[in-house]
Amino acid sequence: MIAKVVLEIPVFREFDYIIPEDLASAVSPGAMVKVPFRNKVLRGYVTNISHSSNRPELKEIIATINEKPALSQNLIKLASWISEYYLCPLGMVYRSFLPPGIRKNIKGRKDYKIIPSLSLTRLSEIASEIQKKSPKQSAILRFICSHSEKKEFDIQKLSSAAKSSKQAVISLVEKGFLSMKSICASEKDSIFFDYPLMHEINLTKDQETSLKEIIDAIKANEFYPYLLHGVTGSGKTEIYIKSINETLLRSKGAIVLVPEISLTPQTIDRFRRRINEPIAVIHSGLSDGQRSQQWEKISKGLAKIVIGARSAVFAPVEDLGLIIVDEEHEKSYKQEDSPKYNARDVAVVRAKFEKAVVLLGSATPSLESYYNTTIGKYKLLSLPSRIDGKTLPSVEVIDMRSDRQNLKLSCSEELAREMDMRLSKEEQTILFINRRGFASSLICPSCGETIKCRNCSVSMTYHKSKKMLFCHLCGYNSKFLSACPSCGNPKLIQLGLGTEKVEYHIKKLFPHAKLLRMDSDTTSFRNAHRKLLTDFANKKYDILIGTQMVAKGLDFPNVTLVGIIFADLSLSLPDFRSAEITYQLLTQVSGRSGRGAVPGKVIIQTCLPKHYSVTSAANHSYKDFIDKELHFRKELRYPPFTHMVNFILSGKNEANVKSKAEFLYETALKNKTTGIEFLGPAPAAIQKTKCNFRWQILLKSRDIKALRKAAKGILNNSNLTGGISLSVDVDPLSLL
DNA sequence: AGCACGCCGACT
DNA sequence: GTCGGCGTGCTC
Repeated sequence: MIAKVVLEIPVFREFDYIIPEDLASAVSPGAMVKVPFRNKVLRGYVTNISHSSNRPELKEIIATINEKPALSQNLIKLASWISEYYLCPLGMVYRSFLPPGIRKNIKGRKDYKIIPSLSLTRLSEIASEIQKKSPKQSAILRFICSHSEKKEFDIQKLSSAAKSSKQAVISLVEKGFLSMKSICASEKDSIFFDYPLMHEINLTKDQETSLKEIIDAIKANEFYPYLLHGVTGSGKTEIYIKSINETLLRSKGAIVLVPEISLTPQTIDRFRRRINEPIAVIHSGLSDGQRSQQWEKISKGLAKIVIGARSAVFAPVEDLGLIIVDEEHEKSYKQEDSPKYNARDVAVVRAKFEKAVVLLGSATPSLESYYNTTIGKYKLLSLPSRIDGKTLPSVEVIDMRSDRQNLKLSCSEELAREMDMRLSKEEQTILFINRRGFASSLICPSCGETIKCRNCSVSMTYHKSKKMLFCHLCGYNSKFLSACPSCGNPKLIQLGLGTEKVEYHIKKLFPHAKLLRMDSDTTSFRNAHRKLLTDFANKKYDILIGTQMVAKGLDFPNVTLVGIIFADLSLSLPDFRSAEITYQLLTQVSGRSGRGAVPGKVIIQTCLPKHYSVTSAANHSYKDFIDKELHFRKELRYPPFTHMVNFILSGKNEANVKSKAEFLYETALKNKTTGIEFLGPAPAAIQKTKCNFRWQILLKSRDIKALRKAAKGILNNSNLTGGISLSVDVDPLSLL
């Protein structure tokens, strides 16, 4: 018999291998196999079994990697869908399904590790191994093993055993072997473990209505897609938790996707305290080994609940009943490298295959998701007000054109006055500026030259704290220049502001205030993120100045003022989504204000005070924003009314890149299909990154199938030579 | 992707 | 005379 196998190489083809007799029973579609390829051993995935092959000489499969097929029927279907939809070779899609540690081991080596098996037998072995180091922990492991086999947990026994070894238990919980809630028989127990249990909460009417709808859907065992639009502080998480518990009641599993940035210990704790089942958590802080361990636990059915970023959408959860995508509008759900999937959209497709409920949640839903509710693809659920009778913050828009002096000081009179008031009342302020560094470019007043990166086509940002210039694209840096390198003029003008400059201005304005700056420059040391936020929560600082990382998900009850230093930064991006991005950012940052007892205030500083993304964020009116933006997208034939495929050609030789782009465009035009717009070929918005010149071709159409067909045509003709690479992005989130 | 094969420039 | 540059093409 012959197996059709896809390999982890960027080639849209299957390869045929003979199935040796002793593997006949183990090799079936979805099986992971070791195969000889050239003079190497590669990992491959069986797609089909056949009686014959067109090729006379075939090699044999060496071995299977897991005895049982590693992937369920639904995940096999999902892989094929991703390959087809995102125009990415199937083998590469399967590769991205694996946890990173395992993904790596096969590359460049003759041999590689097989997924470590974490059976109960193995757990008992581990228990023996750690006997010397931690007898208590080992005892607990044995205890768990004996009870897992019987599929029962004696809460009383487990609780008393656990008390004797607090440390051991916490570590077992953190590794996801048991749930904290299940061992905490009483509130006393939970305090002993530093895991105060949370009481069940009195839902609002809106929450009740939404939850009832979701629970009915879960009971139906059918595919139901929902968009949960809930304003900041409206209790979306509560709905998530109750939905998960409902799913568990029906002994089904759930996946919760969250943006990496909000995958904080606080978020995870909140779920751990309320869910009576082990939870597998997958985040970038885990080592490769730990990730594999989590993965294995899921596939063995030891954890039915998974919380993780993007790639957790592929978690091998069996009997999946629910997928939650929190902050569904977040662009971090889109993978930057191939396969360039959007985990939010993959979640919906997976839910369809699994006959599960998918719940997309956001305070600022993406245009795509909202549009899908208007055409009946998703059902809309709304939470229009905050819980506990709290109000949304009042928002004041300051026209920065009226007083040019203000912008130079980062801070308008109104903002300064409000900050002063907060300082005297010992309430806290968050200032948001979406750029790091001191000045975003240096320009010569005499010859007009700007200092640019030598590898990229962008200007260098001045970082005063390091007295250096940095390229924010490739990281290239050089010493600060005071004189113009091209004409020698002794003084360069500093343009634009970032977090460092705001910090500098605020320090001058309030010399006694305790300032905390948070951007990727101040959070590079280990656990920096966590430490700084904890310090701010404990009121060690009065004012937090930061980039996007302070904009989302944070919950500080003592913050009563949020200042947005310059809202125009994201509006001026040369991208059709700039209004959407701005609206989302303004709304999310504003949502950090007034989450405690004292009502909050927000000040938005802008030179475009009448722009609809500013006014609708200020009025808390999603409807105003969405109506205007949908109208604009429709007029200009942009998503969600069309689909796009973006091709980027790049290479060191600019002329080669250009001529290849032109060649591909011409051949695409020859095979022209009606209803497809071809834009370009043109230099990409960022013409050069890391010494690579970039040209782009953009395809737009209402008809996604015709569009993919045309895109495939380009790919088949691409025949890349001469150090040129081609990237294909289906449904791009950014055209830069 | 990676790795071999192949055809042209500066070296023991 | 050969070592090695990376352009081109193939892998069951």
